[in-house]
Amino acid sequence: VVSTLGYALIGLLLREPATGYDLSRQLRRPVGYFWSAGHTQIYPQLVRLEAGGLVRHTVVAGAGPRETKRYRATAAGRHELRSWLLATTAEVDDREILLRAYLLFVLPPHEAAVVVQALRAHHEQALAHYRAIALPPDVGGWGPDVTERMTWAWGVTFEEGRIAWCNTLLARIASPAAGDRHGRPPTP
Amino acid sequence: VVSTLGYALIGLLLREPATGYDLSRQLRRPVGYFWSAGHTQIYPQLVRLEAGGLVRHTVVAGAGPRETKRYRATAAGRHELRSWLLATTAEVDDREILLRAYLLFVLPPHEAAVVVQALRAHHEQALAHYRAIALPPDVGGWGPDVTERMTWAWGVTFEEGRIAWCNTLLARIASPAAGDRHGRPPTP
DNA sequence: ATCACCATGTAAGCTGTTACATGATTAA
DNA sequence: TTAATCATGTAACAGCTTACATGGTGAT
Repeated sequence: VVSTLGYALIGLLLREPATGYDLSRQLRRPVGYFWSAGHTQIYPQLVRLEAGGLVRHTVVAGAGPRETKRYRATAAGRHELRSWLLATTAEVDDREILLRAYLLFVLPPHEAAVVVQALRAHHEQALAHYRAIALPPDVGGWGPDVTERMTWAWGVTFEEGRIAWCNTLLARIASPAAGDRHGRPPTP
Repeated sequence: VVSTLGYALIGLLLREPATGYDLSRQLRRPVGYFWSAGHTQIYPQLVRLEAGGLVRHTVVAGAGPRETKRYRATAAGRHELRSWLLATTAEVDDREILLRAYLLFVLPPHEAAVVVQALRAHHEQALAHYRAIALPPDVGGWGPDVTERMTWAWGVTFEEGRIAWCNTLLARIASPAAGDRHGRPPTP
């Protein structure tokens, strides 16, 4: 049984081998924007992953009172991460959704597309659910009804944004040489 | 020292007195959309809040093997919640932001506006931060760079959405009789 | 000299989830 | 009669944060 943090670590190690310290920095920035962890959580987790054969370490020269350990993910680790990404999860945390998106690169495009389509379906369902909730009409004034209505409005805005984002991602997966609509223009 | 769940409970009890069971239902729907908790967390928390004089209970007739307790927030609880909402918090969880918005009704409009302005400033700063991050150009293909770029794009979309939402909320606070732009039209 | 960065670890505490436990009333 | 809702609680565990602990190298 691997925790979400464990999958995050395997994914980062699949990008490139790293020390626990390196991972702790990445889990502050840029990964930390959606999934963060301190070194006190990472070091024991790496030990557990290694016990399960999902990562391996070699001791390298470094500056510290203890050994410097460079970790890399194993084939078993890659397989485990792939299974997790492909598993249909009914209810997932918002932060975990972003982490899964970040790690989608371990799947080939056609499998990644299936995962994103399932994600989009989930958000479309959530959006329909929010729209179906009958809120009392806004009668003006200031009170609980107003703040409740505004949090509801955020839910709608959020799900709409996620659906649009899924569509952009699907388009990017379908046409791998296409430009980037969300970032800077493609290099000519 | 009150936990975030504690403030959520005080806020709900300020809307109307409720049993722990009532609160657990509300913390699944509709509050649970952004802040959830099970009854096993709520009951001990109510005991702690009562020990701090922030809520009080009276025993009422009800169906169960134990006493049915109806809780309500005290003046001290209201004051504590007000202080929390007004406190300038550097880094707050996204879910906590929604909870704070939901509870803003305990502040008078002019104070609520100040809180939302601070929130908007926070999101504008985050958006500027994301935009300042130089991502490598999209060279096509499928790999870690693509998924990293897409999670970055989500960050931008998210912050833009939040800023727009803050503006809508501020407009609603400023003109209490205005219609609701995000929901259904105002009753004529 | 002092600070920041590299690099690892333990221990205590809080939060949150899951499982266990009890028992009445009402609807299918 | 079987399930759902009302209504409360304890205990075990997993996840995460904060504090403590160590010590070398390089920059200001």
